[in-house]
Amino acid sequence: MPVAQVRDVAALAGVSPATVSNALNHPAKVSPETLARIQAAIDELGYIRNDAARQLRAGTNRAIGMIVLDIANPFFTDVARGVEDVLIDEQRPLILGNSAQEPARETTYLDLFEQQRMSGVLITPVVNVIDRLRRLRDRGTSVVLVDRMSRVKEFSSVSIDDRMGGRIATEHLLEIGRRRIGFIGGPAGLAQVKTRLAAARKAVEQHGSGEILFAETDSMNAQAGRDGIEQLLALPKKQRPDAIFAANDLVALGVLQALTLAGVRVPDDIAIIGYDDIDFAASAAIPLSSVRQPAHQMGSAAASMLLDVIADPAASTVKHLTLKPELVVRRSTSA
Amino acid sequence: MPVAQVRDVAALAGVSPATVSNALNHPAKVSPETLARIQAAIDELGYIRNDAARQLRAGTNRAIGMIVLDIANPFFTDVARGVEDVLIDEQRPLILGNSAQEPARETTYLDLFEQQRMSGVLITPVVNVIDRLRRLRDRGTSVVLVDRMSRVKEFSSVSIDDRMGGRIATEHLLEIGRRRIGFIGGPAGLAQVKTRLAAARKAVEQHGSGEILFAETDSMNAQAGRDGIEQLLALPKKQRPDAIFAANDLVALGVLQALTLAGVRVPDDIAIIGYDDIDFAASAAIPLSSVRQPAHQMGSAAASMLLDVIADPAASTVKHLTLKPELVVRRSTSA
DNA sequence: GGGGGGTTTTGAATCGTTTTAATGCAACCT
DNA sequence: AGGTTGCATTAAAACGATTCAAAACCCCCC
Repeated sequence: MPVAQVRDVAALAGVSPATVSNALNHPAKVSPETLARIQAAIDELGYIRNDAARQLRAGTNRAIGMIVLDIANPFFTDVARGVEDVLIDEQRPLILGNSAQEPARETTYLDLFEQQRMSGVLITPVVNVIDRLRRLRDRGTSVVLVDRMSRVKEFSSVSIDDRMGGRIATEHLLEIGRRRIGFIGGPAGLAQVKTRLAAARKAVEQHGSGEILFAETDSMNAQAGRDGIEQLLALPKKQRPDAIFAANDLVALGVLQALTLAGVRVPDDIAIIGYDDIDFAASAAIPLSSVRQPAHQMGSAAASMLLDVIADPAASTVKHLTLKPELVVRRSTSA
Repeated sequence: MPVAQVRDVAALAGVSPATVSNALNHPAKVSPETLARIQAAIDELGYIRNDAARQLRAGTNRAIGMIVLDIANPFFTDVARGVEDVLIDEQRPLILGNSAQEPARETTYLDLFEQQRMSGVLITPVVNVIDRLRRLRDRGTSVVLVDRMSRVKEFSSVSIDDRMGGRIATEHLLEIGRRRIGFIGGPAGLAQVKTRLAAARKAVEQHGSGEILFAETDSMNAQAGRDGIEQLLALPKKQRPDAIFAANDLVALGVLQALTLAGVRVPDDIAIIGYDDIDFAASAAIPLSSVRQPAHQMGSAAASMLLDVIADPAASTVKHLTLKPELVVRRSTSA
């Protein structure tokens, strides 16, 4: 038994396929009685439209694609939920891809989105993909950058001020009297890492005393935190840090675990501050100080912005929204 | 400038569109020289195939859809990553939908997957959707249930033994001398909740002493944990629980926070055991005992199973793989 | 009764790819 | 030489919806 198509629905309702299509896509054009008859026929046959055919003819896919850096990081799932909450009201499906910070995966998803002729894409890029994004845009797919300002200012973006975040975290550590600050995160090329690290260095410089020790990692999870702190603990005692600025909370939690295991007292011997303020930061063994980012808000703002661009791609005013992070002090830096 | 199509590629390479299509889909059928010429043309034009057209003609979408209960729960993102790791090798995109335990959202995603004629769907259902799944299957979409055994045994599934999990958690609490066990989770209709709760009740019964107090919540996050424990603390002192069995770790962490805030000592006054053993359980303020579930493994097993079904839907042997959970004892139940 | 204006419905063309069956061509066998 | 085999290529017919221009219909007024 083949599945029902518009023509079957049309036959059952006693109208032409064109009318069925109108009923589905432009209900205002169809008289109420006909509409009801068609709806009845649809229900009876269990008709589900073939989206490939629809898309081919209509030339547009309603779905929105999103590529996040790390689906295992609650920060990004918060962002994704912010996006979802906006899109669900618009009846637009969200296709969520996880690049896991791997350029190859990122490319795979970009290919996919391009093949699917998505109407819009939200992306937190791993590497420089401006040319890919440009091509997407030329093909009619709108693009908004998330948590990353385009250097070339060519695409709209929503981001959170990483410079400020890096500064307030570092100033806080300096204020509580720490001078040798270990920065753990990576890879160094990642925009978020680069900016936060640079801001930390600048803060130290302006303060006039102190030092940043950079332990680069190849990803940003708890394991990376454990690896990073190991590097720093391997230093001669005199050179060891008295505070850690972790590039995100997952890393910070890894650091905390490793330090506890090694018998290092937190915050007495080494203070720790994380980044993101994910829910788990507050409930950690030693509640974690962090730089809170309005993740959910960033997600919904990005989604709204994308919908605006989709609605009118010609209105070529590129917008950049920058949200502010906020210092949250907990026990891991209270000394 | 309109985007390049097969016919443009064909013209540039001096062949027919059919040959280009063959080059793309059945490279063995095309001579090496022609292949090279076509590839060159594709690169030169930056040709990206229109997937809607491909799908319409080929009748099949390579993508796999997945619907999870809660994207904010690390357990499910672990499962998703297990799935992803298998699919990426097969060059199959994964479309991830979050039902957030809301039937309406679940339906929205099922509609979407049906419209898209997905080749396969992985789902952890919120409510009974057997008829929807049956329809999907009849339309040619393979289905595998995740973390949920189909009562009707009609679909293959991969799950983790919830009865055993509920039992070992409860027995552990009984062994450390607790008798009044509060079970927090919900909604009560959710299969995982139902099974774990039933197993807990049975364990108490077999033990001959003890009691289960069920505090039902409408979701399974930290907030639910705080709400649930509030219900139980409102009981007259004599009737209050001396242990909590939380239906998952997020709930357990919420309970832990609320108890700490209320000045209740954990585990002395009330012991807590969670479920899932997400990474954050170990690094909680008071490290959380839990029932470890092999999430990543379940994901990859489910994906492999789905690929098998897709490869040969006729081979009608429905398979059920049940993985075993494992008790992990930490400080929250050590007394 | 004919004409005008507005709404509703429809026939036919179309979206861009894959597929099928057929063709062309060269080499090989007897 | 004639016939066969096999490979590479192609023309043309799908796939299932949407769209557009045109037809049909309705109601009302002159």
